[in-house]
Amino acid sequence: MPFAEPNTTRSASGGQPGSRRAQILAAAAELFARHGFHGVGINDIGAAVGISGPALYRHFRSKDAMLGEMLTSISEVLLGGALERVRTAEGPLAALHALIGWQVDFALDNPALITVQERDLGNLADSDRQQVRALQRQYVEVWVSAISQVVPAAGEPAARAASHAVFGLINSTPHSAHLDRGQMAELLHRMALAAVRAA
Amino acid sequence: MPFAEPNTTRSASGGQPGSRRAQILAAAAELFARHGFHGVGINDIGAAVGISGPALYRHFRSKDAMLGEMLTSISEVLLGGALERVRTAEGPLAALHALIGWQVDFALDNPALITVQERDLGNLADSDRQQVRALQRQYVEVWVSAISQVVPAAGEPAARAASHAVFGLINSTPHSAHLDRGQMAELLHRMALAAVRAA
DNA sequence: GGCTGTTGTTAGCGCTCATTAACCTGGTGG
DNA sequence: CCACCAGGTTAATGAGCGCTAACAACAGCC
Repeated sequence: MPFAEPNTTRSASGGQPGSRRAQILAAAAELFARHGFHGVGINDIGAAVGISGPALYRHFRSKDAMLGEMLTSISEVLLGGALERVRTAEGPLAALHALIGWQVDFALDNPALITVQERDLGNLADSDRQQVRALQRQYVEVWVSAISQVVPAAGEPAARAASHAVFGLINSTPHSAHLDRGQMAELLHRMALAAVRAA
Repeated sequence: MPFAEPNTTRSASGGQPGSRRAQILAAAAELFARHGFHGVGINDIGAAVGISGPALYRHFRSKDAMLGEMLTSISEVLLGGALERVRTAEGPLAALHALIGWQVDFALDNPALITVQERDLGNLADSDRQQVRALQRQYVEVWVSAISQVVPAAGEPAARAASHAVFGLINSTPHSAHLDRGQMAELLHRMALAAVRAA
């Protein structure tokens, strides 16, 4: 029996109420990213946080619910951050810069989540998938609007395609990462901006 | 019983010897792209080509073998095409243009294969994975060399990271495709070139 | 100090899946 | 014409999976 963290379960002294859930989701994200949703067993996830198998059902209704919560949470965070950055930016170009910086930071800090989001979206339960898709659509719209203001020459469909292309560029992070974080962020930022301007 | 093509099996009149294998691989690629390797059953693949379930074992040793052949084949085609284009290009800039065009065409013509390659590489049997990884490394080297000649200011590690980023940009095709093929190709080409130049 | 709710445990159920076995069929070459 | 074999069928097998059931331990509260 490998020792897990001393979890003082309740709202008492140490840990927040949902800390265990977060820990489980983080471990699951790592595993899903490496082997795919269907390639990871409930026992694998449990083992990764020091408990074994069915104990996870004390924290999540099902394996599908884990993926659902994981992906809706990402989508909400991404959209919220994007709206916030655009709101506080001064001018369209600054907004685009802020969006790129936000996506770059998120991708560099959460490579596993990025991988899972674009790999296992199709494995979501129907209602979760609808919700995630809706959030993603809104996120894309924020980008389309920002791009259209900086590069009005491109039509709206082109701006939409360009958004997806830039996501692909920035989200390539999990496949490379041979530079240190600072250099990587700067490189991706420059490339993304140049790509958008060429649209 | 839905009618499949009239297959004159042997090396006789109509079809080549391996036509059925190719047909199966194409169907499997489509399914793998949509649901992931572990999300597709042997019966699904069979049904997609009009035969049912275990008949596939007359053509492939195992389900893993299908994925293996699919991915090694892609990698070989990509590498071969890249070498050919670089060889016949006049000057470094022309070589880079040719590489970008090659990757763009391949991604637009084979979105399912692109998806499978970056999603299910981890589900390959060990020996197949080694082979595919080796081919991919060579492919990246071709790009690194081309980029380094056009943008010598970027170091080799940056050129490598830039390669992956450009792959991500171009391979974003399966997630968008709202423009027609010609416009999409041109847009991706422009964006990719601009991104590389900014590296 | 016993009660209770939270968070674990292990055993087992039912289902799906890849793979194999055993059998069928129709075109082709001798 | 007949034997063969490539290519197809359905049934069975064995492993692995998600999930539930039944039970244990331990914290905090009255």
